[in-house]
Amino acid sequence: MPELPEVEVIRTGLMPLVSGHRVDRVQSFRSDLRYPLPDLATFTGCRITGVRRRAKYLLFEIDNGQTLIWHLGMTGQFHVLSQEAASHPHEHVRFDLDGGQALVYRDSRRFGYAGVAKTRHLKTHPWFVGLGPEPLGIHFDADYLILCCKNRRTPIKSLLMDGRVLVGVGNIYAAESLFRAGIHPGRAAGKIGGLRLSHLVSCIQQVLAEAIAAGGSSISDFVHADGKPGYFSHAFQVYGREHLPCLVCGRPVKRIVQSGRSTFYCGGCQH
DNA sequence: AAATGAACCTGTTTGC
DNA sequence: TGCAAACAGGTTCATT
Repeated sequence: MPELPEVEVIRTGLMPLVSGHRVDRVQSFRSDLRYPLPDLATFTGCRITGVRRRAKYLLFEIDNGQTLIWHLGMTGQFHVLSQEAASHPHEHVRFDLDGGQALVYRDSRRFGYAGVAKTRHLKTHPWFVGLGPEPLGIHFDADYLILCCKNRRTPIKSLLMDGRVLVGVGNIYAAESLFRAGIHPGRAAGKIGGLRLSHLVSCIQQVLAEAIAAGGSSISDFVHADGKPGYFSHAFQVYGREHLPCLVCGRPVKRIVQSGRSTFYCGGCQH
């Protein structure tokens, strides 16, 4: 479900609700999601000291020196509810916290997954080795993207969604960023000039920052920890708008399939 | 090496 | 109206 802005919004929503709280009880209602779940019961009695993010992973810092790493897949959701709240059909894990609240994980498709690592050694965890830079961090800049694109024949959209190049950008924000930059999603990465790539870096950063500020994009099931939706989907220029007029030039938005994923773009504005 | 497709799983929307 | 097919925010693995 979530791309970087959604995960970031979830993180900031969860932070004040769970930070500093002790885990009184852990219940897992199945032994696996996408992969086998780690032994979460070991966190009983520990405190959550913070919630961070790397790429699309949520990182719960625990006071036993470990970090609980959680990926939401397509449909994963975290909620903080009263411990009295009735369980949900797709609720898989529940952490009862001191103070009467519970941190609950739901995931209808179960593409999500979780793991545990020593906080000191997080960077060497297999899920993080080889990941590209954060798009809103200082290591993602024009020089870097130009280097990544050099001699690459892959379509620029596929390159943006490759986590080894850049993390956090998924199907929605790749499409929206390329529209804003005026670049056709199918264009070979190596055939885009440096100035245009430099502009693309700015567009990616702008789109992501605006999406975070808007509270993320609620398509079908993205909601914050408090259950409220995000509003960035109202700002989509091309995503999900096949056949509708381009908001800039009026020509109908097109949809093509790249690597099995829908890509939306405007043939008039993107070259 | 690099690009595409399949797989994972369920829910919702679309089309006949 | 009913049913089946298509499609969905992600990632990994196998196959051209």
